[in-house]
Amino acid sequence: MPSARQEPQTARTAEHSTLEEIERAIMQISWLAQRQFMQLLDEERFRITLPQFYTLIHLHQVGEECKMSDLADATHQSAASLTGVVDRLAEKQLVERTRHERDRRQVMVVITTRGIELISEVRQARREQMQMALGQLSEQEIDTFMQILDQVLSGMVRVTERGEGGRLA
Amino acid sequence: MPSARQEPQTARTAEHSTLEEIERAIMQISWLAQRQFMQLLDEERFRITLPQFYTLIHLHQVGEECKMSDLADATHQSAASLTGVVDRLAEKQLVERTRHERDRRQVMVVITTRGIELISEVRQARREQMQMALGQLSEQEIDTFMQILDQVLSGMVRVTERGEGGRLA
DNA sequence: CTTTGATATTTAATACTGTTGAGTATATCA
DNA sequence: TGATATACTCAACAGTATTAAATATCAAAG
Repeated sequence: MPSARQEPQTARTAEHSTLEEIERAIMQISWLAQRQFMQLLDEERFRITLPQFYTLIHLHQVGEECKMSDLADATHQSAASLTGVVDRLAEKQLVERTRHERDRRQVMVVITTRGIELISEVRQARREQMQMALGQLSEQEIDTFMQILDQVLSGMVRVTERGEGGRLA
Repeated sequence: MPSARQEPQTARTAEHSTLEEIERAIMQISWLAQRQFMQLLDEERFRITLPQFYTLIHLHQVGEECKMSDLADATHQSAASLTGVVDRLAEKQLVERTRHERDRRQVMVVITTRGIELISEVRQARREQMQMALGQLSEQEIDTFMQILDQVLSGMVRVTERGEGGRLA
């Protein structure tokens, strides 16, 4: 029993249910998005899994070689899981493994040209789906949505960081 | 090379990048939400997995007994996967299996009282995280967010339905 | 009433990912 | 040198996704 049983009385009585609705909506969207994406990535032209793709994306964003442990943190996977994920990415020649020169314990990973190509192919395929999903929104709404998403995202990152601190410290 | 190389010229030039940003944001939020939720559900007091919980939620929403195949469709799992998921839910006595009386091929599933209790415990635990993630938003923004989420959700459902039609027809 | 075909679900085999705990290699510090 | 910490991998196990095949039941035709 770690938490506040009594909510702050800050005029949030009616909003309460909205908050739960949002929770539900986010859960459903996350679930659906993952399922759709999973199936897309499973097509013969890609044959990659979600953790693999997400890992690849991060390597692409970083742009340079990345330590295994940093990569695990950033993608929220355990080091043990990541070993297998990177194994399979390396088999498909989408990433390359090297050793850090000074500290030879560290394994560094970089995305290959082929990996970059795959990302852009996936993004292109995904774009159609997204246009269909967002087609009903006006430009105004899309902008608003984006801004709110950013705030939610940073809020969620805060939660994760707090949670990890509490769990792993 | 299956798709439209040339986007429609409908004044969507500047918005294009925003659409990709939204795609990225949704992907990240989905990923994070799933990870967070996964870890929450893995605590000793719950010891349940995401597909199990999502299945349970649907049974709760439906409120009455539900055919396996309908449940599989609604939760976007294959019938084969669902068999295992329901096996484990039944072991934990969170659901019960019965046979349809008239058509004895059909297996019906219902959520138990214990299952309902578990859902409300999870929701309570989850609420804290959500409040933290959404804490920065004003009530106005929360309402707007909710409305947009609804539209996005229905858009995504459309995509899924089209996709399934194309794949399974 | 039984054969045939469709439907509903389960099973089996395989791959991937998640968890935990132990193992290996390398670095660092005394 | 030896003890300890760090970075990663490995091994064992559970859960889920996929596919194809197996089982059980129904429904309809002869």
